Amino acid sequence: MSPARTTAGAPISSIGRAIAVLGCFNERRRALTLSEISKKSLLPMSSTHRVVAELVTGGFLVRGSDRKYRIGTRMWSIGQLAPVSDQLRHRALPTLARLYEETGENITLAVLDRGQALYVDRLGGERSVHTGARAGGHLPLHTTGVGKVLLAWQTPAAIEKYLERPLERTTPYSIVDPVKLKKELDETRERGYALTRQESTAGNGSVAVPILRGGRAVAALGVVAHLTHLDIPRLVEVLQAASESIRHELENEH
Amino acid sequence: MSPARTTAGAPISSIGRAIAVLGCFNERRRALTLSEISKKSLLPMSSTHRVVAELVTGGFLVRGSDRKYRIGTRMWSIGQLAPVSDQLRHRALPTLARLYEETGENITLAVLDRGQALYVDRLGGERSVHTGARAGGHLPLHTTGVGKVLLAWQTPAAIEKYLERPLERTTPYSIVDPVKLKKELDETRERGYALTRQESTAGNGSVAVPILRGGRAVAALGVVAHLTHLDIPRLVEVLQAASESIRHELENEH
DNA sequence: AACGGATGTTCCAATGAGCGGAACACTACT
DNA sequence: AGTAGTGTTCCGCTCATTGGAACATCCGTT
Repeated sequence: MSPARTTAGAPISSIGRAIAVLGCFNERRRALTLSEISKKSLLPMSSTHRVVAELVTGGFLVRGSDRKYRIGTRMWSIGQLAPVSDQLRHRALPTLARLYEETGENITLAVLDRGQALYVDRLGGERSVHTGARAGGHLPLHTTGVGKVLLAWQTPAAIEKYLERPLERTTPYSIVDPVKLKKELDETRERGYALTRQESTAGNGSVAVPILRGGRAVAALGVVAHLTHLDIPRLVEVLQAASESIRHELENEH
Repeated sequence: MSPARTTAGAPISSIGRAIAVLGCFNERRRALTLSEISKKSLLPMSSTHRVVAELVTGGFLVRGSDRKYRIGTRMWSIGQLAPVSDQLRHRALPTLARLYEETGENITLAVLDRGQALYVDRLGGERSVHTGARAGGHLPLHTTGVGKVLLAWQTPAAIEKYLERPLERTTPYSIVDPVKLKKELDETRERGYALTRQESTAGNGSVAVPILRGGRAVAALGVVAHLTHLDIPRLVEVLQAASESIRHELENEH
């Protein structure tokens, strides 16, 4: 009896367990009870209880009056030091703000992270359409404007590698045929911007441009709007100006 | 010899050690070598090496080509789920953007966190003055506009408690006399907004207003500008409209 | 108010994850 | 090439950690 770590699937190391517990939280489950964390992390209740208690002490988790645990402020605060926030988001934010004011639509900034589009920030009010994107969240490359940009400016080998895996069909309009997608990426590169039409969320389309440094797309900047508002020529124009502005901010670092 | 945990000051538990390692990173030291982490966390080199390796595996730290460690994207990403970001920042952001466009000055949004002002976001371009504030960072309550607001709308007991401790003099103009500060807070409440004049950074002043819910200041919203640009009546007007807008967004949650 | 199911907390003998000093390896500078 | 600084690996030993079980609390229903 004890203390062999016998629970199948759960990490063995203490730090690995803490990371697994923190990984239980996501966009759809922001608040979790102890039992829920135990189930998701595959840790026994008492082990979960102990790990969670330490994370609460350290400020990485917080427990509300509803007895549910949420990500704590300290974790957010330290997380702000990550280069994706500290270097990119912070410098891009004034430009994102301007772009939001100019268009009144959803503004998204994303980077490539483990083969997906990681949203660095998203600016939109209640009037703006729902895009499925949130700061810190991931979406597939092939169904989103920013994702297509990030993919198009990859090396041919990286693109081939992405196309090898089955492409998720997010909506009936998602491009999941590798041949069609490859053609789409070629066109994206040729045009200098990406387009989507209901490929990620129904009714919506997007325009996105790369933020280029040294020939690479270090990030992608996009506008998501309902198709009825998608003024492509105008959005391309303002996006490219904004992209240039952000690139300039990023280069003035040293 | 080994493995007694003999290092004075270092946590004993593994998770506590991981948290201590992550706590070594701050605004002034965003990138650290292994040796630096070891020194700051008071952990022996080999222990540090092991903890850091696990955090890198879990995506909480990343190591660059300069051999230095930085906070990893995954930590940022999970951190975005914290209510301070997910509930407050995200909803306030469009209004912050508008305010930034209207004023062209530094916009700050802060909450009370462990007796300090925690900056939830900050919007400013290169033209804007340097304020010492960054998203995720803390500044004293008594020297900042948002901090004074957060303090003024505390209970009298909480205010008294804050005044008991020696008040840090950030600049020669900082108010560090408890009697003067108390008077300042009374006036702040009476006026409905806070002012600073070079109390936090030289040359700059600020105007800040509370975001009230149920009679409490759940956050504070401020503009920081050089004193020559500090148009108080106009800033108060736009800040109070923005504060109302954010409050409205927060109440439309349920 | 009572009850029961769900959720959460505490305990403890046993054990293996983790310990840190030491040896070794790598890097950068002179 | 030498040296100092930084980083990595190893290993016998120990204590932080284990999870099942007992116990406690909470909450919804009757």
